Amino acid sequence: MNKTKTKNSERSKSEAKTEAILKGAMKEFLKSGYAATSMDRVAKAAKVSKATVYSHFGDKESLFNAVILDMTQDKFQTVMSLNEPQSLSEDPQQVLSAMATRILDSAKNDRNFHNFIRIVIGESGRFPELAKAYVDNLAKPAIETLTQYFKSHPELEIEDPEATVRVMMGSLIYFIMLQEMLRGKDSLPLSDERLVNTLTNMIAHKNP
Amino acid sequence: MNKTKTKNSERSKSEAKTEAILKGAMKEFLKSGYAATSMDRVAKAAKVSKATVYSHFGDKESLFNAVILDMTQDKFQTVMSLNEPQSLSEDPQQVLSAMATRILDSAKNDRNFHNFIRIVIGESGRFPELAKAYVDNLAKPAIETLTQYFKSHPELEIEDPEATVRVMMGSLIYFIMLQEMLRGKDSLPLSDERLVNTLTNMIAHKNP
DNA sequence: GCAAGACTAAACCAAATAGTTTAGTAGCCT
DNA sequence: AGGCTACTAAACTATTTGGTTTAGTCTTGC
Repeated sequence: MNKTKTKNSERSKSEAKTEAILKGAMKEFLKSGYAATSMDRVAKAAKVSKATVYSHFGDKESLFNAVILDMTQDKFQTVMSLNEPQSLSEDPQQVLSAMATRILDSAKNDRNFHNFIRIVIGESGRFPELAKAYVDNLAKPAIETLTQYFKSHPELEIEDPEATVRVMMGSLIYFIMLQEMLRGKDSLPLSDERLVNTLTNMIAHKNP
Repeated sequence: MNKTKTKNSERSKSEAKTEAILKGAMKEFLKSGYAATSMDRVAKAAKVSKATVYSHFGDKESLFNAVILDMTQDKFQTVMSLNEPQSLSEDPQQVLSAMATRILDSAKNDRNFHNFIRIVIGESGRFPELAKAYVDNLAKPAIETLTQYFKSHPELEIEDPEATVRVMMGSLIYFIMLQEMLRGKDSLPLSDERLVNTLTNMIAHKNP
């Protein structure tokens, strides 16, 4: 009587194909952006026929939406694990500093992440729902987690945790944008350490 | 004997046309990005024949480069005037706060500026020289001017002015990106005042 | 008045595009 | 065996694209 069991996948289409299409499309969209990516190249990258692409996702725009949604869910894991304060130290300033350094290190050389940010920002005007996915599924949980940490550590004496989190995240993300994505590190050099030290000193009210 | 005087423009082509093409192309590129903008639409927006577009700028890519360069020079004025501390007060914290508020206010509703940032980030992977134009002609002068201000006000007791500027600019710019460009203000509300107050308190070492 | 140069509208071209259709293969369930 | 579904490669359509060419107009300097 049990009908939901056709050997592996739960229902129709193949699901392995769906995944292959998503990954192939992801690669192409990340490389070239929405408009400059052709469905023929997506099919080729996914090693699937073009007709299959269209049978799984109705049109280019739907596929693009699905890809972005998939990516934000992918990144969610990474981002949240980075935000979880996991330092051994009890000194909150060291915890902060370690957290910031960890975020910076992991994002600095992640070309994939850079292209993801590029596409989210670059297409956010034409695809507002994509921007919303980024905000709701990535930025918001990250901000809230960090806010929670600040709130649960009153010894940091942070007056406005929400705003402080914005300052911290903004500093780090814009730093990565400027240094790495826009290749500003050549003409505007600044070491990670100086940024992290300055930032953590500011948050922890440590005057010079 | 004087040859450089043919009534208005200094030499060939028309210069008025060049300007019209630049402005028309700017409008279209800002609206649709590089790949999704067609040269026919550019010509139409500039009220000029397509052949003229191609005679003034050799191809699409050259036109795009010229447009971006023109825009960064345009924005330079705005950005620099915003960064010039011009408050009447002597209290450096009030100067800072006024400067941050001014930057926020002017950037918040400037759709044109949002689209400019969108295109710079979105196309920075495929057009690295465009990213360089932004960094060298906009980000760098802005950062250096603000750094100079911090350095010339030792009463602020800023240990690392360069890094502090990065924190300040990063906070403000990412705030605008998140709230306005990605429309995060709906699901992640936070008032300008709280960000500015928190930021200036942090910079001026004002503990709660 | 005439040659040169900037310009225009329109036709043109070859390539690429989103999306569809066709004809056929392979597995799976009853 | 027969029917259903997922799939494939390839041809196809209609449109758009970057870029060029053509034929002709207008202005300017000499």
